[in-house]
Amino acid sequence: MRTKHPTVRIQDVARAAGVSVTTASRVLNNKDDVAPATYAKVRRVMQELNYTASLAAKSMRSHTANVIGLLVPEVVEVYHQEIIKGVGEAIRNSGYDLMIYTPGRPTGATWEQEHVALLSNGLTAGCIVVTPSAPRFPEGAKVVVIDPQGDGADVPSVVARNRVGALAVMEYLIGLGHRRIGFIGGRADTLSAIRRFQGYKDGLAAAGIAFDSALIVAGDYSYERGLVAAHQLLSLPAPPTAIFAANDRSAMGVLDVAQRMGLHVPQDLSVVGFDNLPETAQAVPGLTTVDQSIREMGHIAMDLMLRVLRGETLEPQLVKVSTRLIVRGSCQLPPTHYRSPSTT
Amino acid sequence: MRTKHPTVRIQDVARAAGVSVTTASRVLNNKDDVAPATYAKVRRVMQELNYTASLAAKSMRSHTANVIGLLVPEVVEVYHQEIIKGVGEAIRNSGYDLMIYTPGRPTGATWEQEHVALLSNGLTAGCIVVTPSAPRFPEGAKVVVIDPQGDGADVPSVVARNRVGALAVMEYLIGLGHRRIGFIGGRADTLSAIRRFQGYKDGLAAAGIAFDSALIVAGDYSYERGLVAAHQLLSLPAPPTAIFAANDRSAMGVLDVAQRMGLHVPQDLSVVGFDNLPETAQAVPGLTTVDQSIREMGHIAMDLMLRVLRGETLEPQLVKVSTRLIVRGSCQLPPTHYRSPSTT
DNA sequence: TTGTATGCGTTATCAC
DNA sequence: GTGATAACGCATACAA
Repeated sequence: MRTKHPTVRIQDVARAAGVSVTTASRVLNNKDDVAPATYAKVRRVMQELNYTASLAAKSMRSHTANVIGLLVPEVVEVYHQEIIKGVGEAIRNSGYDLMIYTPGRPTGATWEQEHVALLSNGLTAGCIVVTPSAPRFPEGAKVVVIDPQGDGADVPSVVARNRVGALAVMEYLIGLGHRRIGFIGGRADTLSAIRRFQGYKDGLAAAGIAFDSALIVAGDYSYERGLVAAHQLLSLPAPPTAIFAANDRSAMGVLDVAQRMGLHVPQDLSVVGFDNLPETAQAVPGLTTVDQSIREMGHIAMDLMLRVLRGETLEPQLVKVSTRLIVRGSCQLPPTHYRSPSTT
Repeated sequence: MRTKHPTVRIQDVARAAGVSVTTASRVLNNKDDVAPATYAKVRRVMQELNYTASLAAKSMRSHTANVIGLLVPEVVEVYHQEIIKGVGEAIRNSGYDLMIYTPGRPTGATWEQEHVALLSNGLTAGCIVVTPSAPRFPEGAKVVVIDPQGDGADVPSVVARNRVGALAVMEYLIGLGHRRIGFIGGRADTLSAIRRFQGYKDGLAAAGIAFDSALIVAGDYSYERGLVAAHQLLSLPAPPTAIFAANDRSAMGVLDVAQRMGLHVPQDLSVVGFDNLPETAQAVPGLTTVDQSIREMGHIAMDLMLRVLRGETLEPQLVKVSTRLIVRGSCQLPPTHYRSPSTT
């Protein structure tokens, strides 16, 4: 045993089996034109030496891997966990392995480079990317994007019907009688946040309610930002009777702030979120929100990827997953003293 | 632009910038001995060409990657999701990226080869493996194992105090007055299943209750197997007054079977699980179970890995995470007519 | 400070 | 059916 190399290479296998590296490689890849006796011997040696091919070297040479890459900015957030579940379910028996990559750094500028690195070489057959910072990809790249940044993606993408979902929220709140509806935005660079805000505005417009910028607070999809934003909204001279947060996590912040300020939900304040995270069902009161079947988005992304890999050309570049309003206990008619005089 | 190569290599960058590949490489890795002007120029070219280094080639050459591999047999099971969360939390700001690898195939014999492949080359600095089929690893391999198979691991491992947890369950049930306690086993090849069963037996022995093999049913940690096993136990001439399932998923099966058979839990039957999955808290009645802080196991595994990478030699090869009994509503005194005469 | 040459482990090409 | 050899994209000792 050469003490020089810690890892056993195909070269070692070849030497031990008394064949050439070429033959060893043939056995490794189950090529057909190899003598049964030779095949058996090489296989046995591989077992004995506990040999395993280097994925790096392998995929560097032959640019075809049977691995699908999934690039997520982070892995503990429920949203990303659900996507992982969805892709993980969909990948079963597809013949591909799954490789989830996530940066340890707080998603700096390097992140966008790292992810392309994974796919630009042959490490993965294709990549599913969640919220990329770089909307543009190399020409022939096999990429599918979930919730892309900006509007137009030049690659197949899957998004939720964010605007439609937000519109449903607005119709619901306005139907209850709310006129002053606060909005806490999401991460400004994501398409989802833009579309949800659009739904908010469209909902107001459809009901003939004037847009009031005082009721809009920027956010970033975080619980912490939700706290700050809620406090700001509820401290207004004429506070909103309802708050629509662009995602559930922010909405949870609103619930907590309301409680701290002595406001009862839904009697004093109606709250709506977006995402339908599992914990929103357990909250008291249950949070009214919008379900966007995040897991299904993972499924669809995987499906798109498989079709891309088969060489199909996909006409609909943007697949939209339906959303639906989930009504729970966090909304009610607005308190009478807040009703606008015009509505009597 | 050469149409020959689809991916842009460092060579292209070098040529476009009018430098050698060496210099380009130096810029890429932020070496200090490069002229500011050259550095800037190369950087700019990299931007323009949208260049990203090939992770495969990079890590094949220099055998040091800043990536930690996490190998899981599957990714949608809550148990694995929790581990992912734990490792994902722990890896933050550690300077390492996380790469989760999971096979698409139903975890055949290839699986054990694939995973070693990831770490034997330089793709990852080290690997955390969950439930490996091969307990032995190459000599200098940087490996940490979670819930290893068999008993002894020759690498740092983290396991839950399965036996102690199971023992607590038995003491609790026996304390309530149960004498005939059914047991549904886990996957026989996992250490966790073996230890939980040991806890069951030790619990009986400590109370001086004879072991009755009729009350033992083999399982595999699945919900479906839980259904079958529960049905088998409850159809006995003298059915158990309590069933202790080796994991929550099996226990959920028990709850469902009991309901179908018209048995009320906990009035007619007491049920205990193991794992403390989130859904057990929502079940009605809430499932009494054992919490083993799966997420914490991920934390600890990551911690061990970092120490291994620093070159530390770890004395305790087997780190045990404490477990604790979570009492909910699924247990009660046994029905009087089932009580053994000897206890009056 | 920059360039040249060589090797990492594997597969593809072309001979035998 | 099998073997020698040249790549794949990058990093590093060494020379300039």
